[in-house]
Amino acid sequence: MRKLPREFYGRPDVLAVARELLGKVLVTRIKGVITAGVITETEAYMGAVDKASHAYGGKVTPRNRVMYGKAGVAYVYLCYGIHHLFNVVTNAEGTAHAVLVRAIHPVQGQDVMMARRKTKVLTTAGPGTLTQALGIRTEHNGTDLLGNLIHIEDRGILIPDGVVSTGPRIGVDYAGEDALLPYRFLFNPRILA
DNA sequence: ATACCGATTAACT
DNA sequence: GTTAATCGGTATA
Repeated sequence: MRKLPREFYGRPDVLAVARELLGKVLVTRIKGVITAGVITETEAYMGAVDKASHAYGGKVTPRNRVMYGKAGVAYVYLCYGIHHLFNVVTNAEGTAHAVLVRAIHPVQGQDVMMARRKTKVLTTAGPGTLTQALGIRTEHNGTDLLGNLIHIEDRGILIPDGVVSTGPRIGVDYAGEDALLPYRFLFNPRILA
């Protein structure tokens, strides 16, 4: 139940942070209700030098400005007018690196997740579905993950390199050659059972 | 002020 | 495999 410290997020290697977030547990406490899931898929976004990043070229906008802030803060934004996507800001202040959480494996509050999702079977594999299950919305943009609303903790789950797959990021075809970079990390949640 | 479109999903055929 | 849903961010003027 160790909450990840600021230093975990603040490291300069966003790929290492993305890789090591696999197996960590994303926990929300929305209106006192706790829901949590093991992170099973992430993608790294390398800020100014990454054509797939909202911060490519050092661009600053009202939406992406929290990416330039301190590490360990949530960057949440609306995609396709429907989906709230959850990212963790990494690296030093002024460097807009971030890790997108694309999938979780539910471990706590599944009943609440079901109620939030309103579907027959609980799906939390997908960046828009996990945020809905955990109750994360754009209002949580800028939330400090060292606070008690949203945090990520280490419950001692080790994901060995042998079970981790990497590959190109999803949905970033517009990013030219950067769309091919192997910045996506995932493992099959079946190994948790 | 106006127009375009996306780090997606579920429900179709 | 195809597509409707849905709207804030961003660029252009």
